[in-house]
Amino acid sequence: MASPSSSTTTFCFQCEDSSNSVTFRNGWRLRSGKFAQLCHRCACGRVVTPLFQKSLSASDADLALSRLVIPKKCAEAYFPPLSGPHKIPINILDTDGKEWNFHFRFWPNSRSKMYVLEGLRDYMVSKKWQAGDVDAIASVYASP
DNA sequence: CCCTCGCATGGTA
DNA sequence: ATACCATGCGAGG
Repeated sequence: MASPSSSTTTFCFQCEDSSNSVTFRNGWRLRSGKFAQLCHRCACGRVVTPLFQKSLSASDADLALSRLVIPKKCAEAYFPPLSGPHKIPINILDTDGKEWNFHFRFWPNSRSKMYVLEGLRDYMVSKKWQAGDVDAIASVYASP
């Protein structure tokens, strides 16, 4: 998992209002055994907790695939609802507060769905993803 | 060919 | 049993 940064810009999941650059005390806080971080986008004062983290499978770490399987419960709880099996653009924050643009979709599965983030190539290279690593998605919000 | 896409399958919890 | 998800695998480009 990425190490906490002390000079990041972070947005919380609910804050859609743009570029109100309010300076909070910077830095990470430990809460419920997981890293959390103050929202820096607006004055809401919310604490952003990583939405999920997972141990990367060999497939998750495969550069040729460059996509990440999202645990279903997390996908349905925190990601935008999907009206069909089409990918939608989505922004996510990594645990350093850096923003990335991916695509979110599901695959129809036998009587269910599998959720994936696609287009992770640059991210995977940047994070040096390896199978067995644990990485976390800090926040996610739909593109405007 | 070889790669990507879109699911299907099957191991595992 | 039943659901989830890691990966297999065929079709299409």
